[in-house]
Amino acid sequence: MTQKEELMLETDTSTRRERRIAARKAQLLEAAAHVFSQKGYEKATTKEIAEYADVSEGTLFNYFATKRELLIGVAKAYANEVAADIESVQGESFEDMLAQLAANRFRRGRERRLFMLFLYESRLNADVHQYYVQEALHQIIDALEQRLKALIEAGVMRPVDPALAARMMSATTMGFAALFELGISVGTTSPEKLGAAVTDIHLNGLRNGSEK
Amino acid sequence: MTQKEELMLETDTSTRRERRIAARKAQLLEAAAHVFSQKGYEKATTKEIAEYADVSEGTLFNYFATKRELLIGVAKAYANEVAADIESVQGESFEDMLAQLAANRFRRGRERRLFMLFLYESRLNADVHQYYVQEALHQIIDALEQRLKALIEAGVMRPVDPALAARMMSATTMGFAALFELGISVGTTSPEKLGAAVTDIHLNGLRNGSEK
Amino acid sequence: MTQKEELMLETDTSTRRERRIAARKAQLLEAAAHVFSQKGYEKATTKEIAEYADVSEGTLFNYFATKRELLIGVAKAYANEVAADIESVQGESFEDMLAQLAANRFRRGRERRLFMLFLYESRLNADVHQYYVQEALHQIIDALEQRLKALIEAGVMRPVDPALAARMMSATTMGFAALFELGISVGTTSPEKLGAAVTDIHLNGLRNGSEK
Amino acid sequence: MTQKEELMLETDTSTRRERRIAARKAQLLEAAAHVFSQKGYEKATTKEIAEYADVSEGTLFNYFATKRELLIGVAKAYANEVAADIESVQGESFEDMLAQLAANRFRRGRERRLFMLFLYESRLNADVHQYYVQEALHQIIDALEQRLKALIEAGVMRPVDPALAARMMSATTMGFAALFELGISVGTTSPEKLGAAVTDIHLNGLRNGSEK
DNA sequence: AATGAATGAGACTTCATTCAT
DNA sequence: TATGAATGAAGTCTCATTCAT
Repeated sequence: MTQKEELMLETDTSTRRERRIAARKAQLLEAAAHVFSQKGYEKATTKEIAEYADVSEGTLFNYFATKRELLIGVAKAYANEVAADIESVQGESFEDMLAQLAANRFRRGRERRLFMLFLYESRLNADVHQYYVQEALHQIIDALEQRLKALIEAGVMRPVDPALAARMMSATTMGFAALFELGISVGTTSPEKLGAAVTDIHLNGLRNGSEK
Repeated sequence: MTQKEELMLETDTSTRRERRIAARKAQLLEAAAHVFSQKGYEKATTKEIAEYADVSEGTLFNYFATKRELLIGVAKAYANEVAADIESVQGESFEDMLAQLAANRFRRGRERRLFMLFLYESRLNADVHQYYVQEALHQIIDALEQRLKALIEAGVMRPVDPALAARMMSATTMGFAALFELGISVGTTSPEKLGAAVTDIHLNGLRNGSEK
Repeated sequence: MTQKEELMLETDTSTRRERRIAARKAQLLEAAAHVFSQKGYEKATTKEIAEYADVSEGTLFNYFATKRELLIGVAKAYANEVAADIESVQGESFEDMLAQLAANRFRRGRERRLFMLFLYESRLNADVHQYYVQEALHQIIDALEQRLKALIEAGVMRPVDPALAARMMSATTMGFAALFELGISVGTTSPEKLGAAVTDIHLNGLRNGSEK
Repeated sequence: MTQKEELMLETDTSTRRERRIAARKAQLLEAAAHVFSQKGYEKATTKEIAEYADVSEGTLFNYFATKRELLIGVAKAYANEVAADIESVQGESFEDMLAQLAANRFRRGRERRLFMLFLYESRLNADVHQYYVQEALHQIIDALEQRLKALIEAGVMRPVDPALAARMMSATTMGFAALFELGISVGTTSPEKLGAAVTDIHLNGLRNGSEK
């Protein structure tokens, strides 16, 4: 065997190994997200997560040193999703951007109830705060704030405080996530229709135009 | 001592005793709310709550049979606050009603961070769900929905789904509570100004009137 | 007031006081016997005993310094009952003595289930052992043993070991107490009939006389 | 590795694991029986049982979910012993059957003082009642009753109530167990001799034959 | 690399006993 | 003397984490 072949083999093996490790981690994060979502962080047990992932508890701790690292991993994955969502709506009109971002959140919220988890744990753990608040929430808020600021300056939107309005639009979405998790239904509306309806009210208000 | 005097004494003693018990319970609920708010329900320990209330752990359990009863007590107290809030805005115009309800929530949210606590635990405990979701949240939503419905029928508001709009307005308030708890400030605005600004956007929208 | 009158008053008061104290103690022992009988010593709480006696827990501890003293008091009362029983059968024939002692035990056993309590606690507490084993059980066994020894020497009874036979007769009575407490009924027979039947077997055996 | 080898290995491992688990459970039950026997159920602590079994307290709870399950396990093991005892005397004559059953109980009673434990706890726990009363005591009583009934009908035994006589013979054995546990010795007699002596009295009575 | 039994710190809860009123 | 609230030691049980196989 030449040195080159050895190197290739090594790289090859390394890569396969890394892929296997990544797959295991993903499988465990998936299980963790599921169980955290059902029970909350504290009541979820590593035993249950391992069982759901169909591995032993020992194996779980080979991939994540602590239970908290699982939570951080779940938060990180969520932040990545959000980043992708923001990326995907960059080209849209403001109205469509709002409607799609909201629809995305609503869809994710229905799939998995993680809002309260992140809310709860962000205050207790710096890493979760980093991923959920800094790398997800603030990205959305800042993106909205900038677009809004430009539209206000252009006279398209009313001269409200763009920071406040951006936070308000995010707050509404978060509040709906909370309502979902509390089992308070908002009809059987699809995420898309709901996103559009909410955006409509944010942009045009509830008051009848004739009164303005 | 006459029979009458005995009866009075008895009643008197009873009342004093009841007052003492009520005061102790309030003191313990106050401590529980504080610690739950800081740590979350699971991470809060009865030891810590007792210490904060400056009594022994044994005393705590003389007043509340389980840790969970403390949580239920805190939720009950919150539901009572909300009921009083709703009562107090019954006579106001819709706009003032919205602004004041929101301002009240914002004020409470700043005092004590219990939103995530109730959100989290409502899914795990029927009693908390009863007090937080049924006796607080739904009261607000239903009150808003009815007022809104009437205004839509009167042509004052646009013909949107009143159920959805009522939930949306509640969601926004809840979302702000979440933002507070995450430490995402919305300026140093007072609860009243914030309530007014949010109500303004809900009613009139962001879009400039000239575009309508 | 003369010295003599003072003394009388003192004595008088003392006596009344002593009577009141004795009555209170009896009332508490009665309650303790009841609750111990239902729950066993460990599971019985001083709270429950006090409630059953219709006094406060504090009062209970004014009359008995520890929970264990209540148990000792109950054992003492039992030993006194047994001593009276033995006294009352001294003049009877051996057969009647046996039958009546057994009947007395059966009657007491039905009234109150204390056998297992004494059995259990005699091993753990020297005072209970003193009253139950030394002052009750052994008195009966010794009385039986002596009568039996005389009857054997007189040729009325077979030449068995009188110590063993006396213990056996006591054992049978105790075993029936155990069966009562386990809810294993022995028909609806009266204590007297049961005592007579057991004594008959002890004296005459099960085997048919014609076989002897 | 062939599929067959894999299967064998699996079975092999499974079996070894099951054996290890069974051994641990037996070891813990042994420790529990010892400590319960010394202290009684309530005063026995899981800490002490674990220490006696030479494992940590956590390990104990890996094998028995609650302290009470340990008690149930001990009762179950006892019921099994009794069932084996009954089985082993089926072929004997009535006299030998009685003598051997009694001797077995006496032997077990000397080894371990569990009588009062079962007596005490049978009233408080349905499972213990099931194993001790239904599956042990009643089995013995019923076996005795039937044999006795047949012998009475055959004229070998006197026409006494067989239910009462069977209970009486069981009661005597139980009473001796109680005497053992109270430290009331019955001489240094061997279990066998004691069983024979007791049976002799039960069958032939104390009264001298010449008197009949 | 995978397993899962063992660990032990720490949680909630109970209850005999004390003591101020 | 009677009361019952306060105490805190001690018990059962949970579960994240370690480690020998």
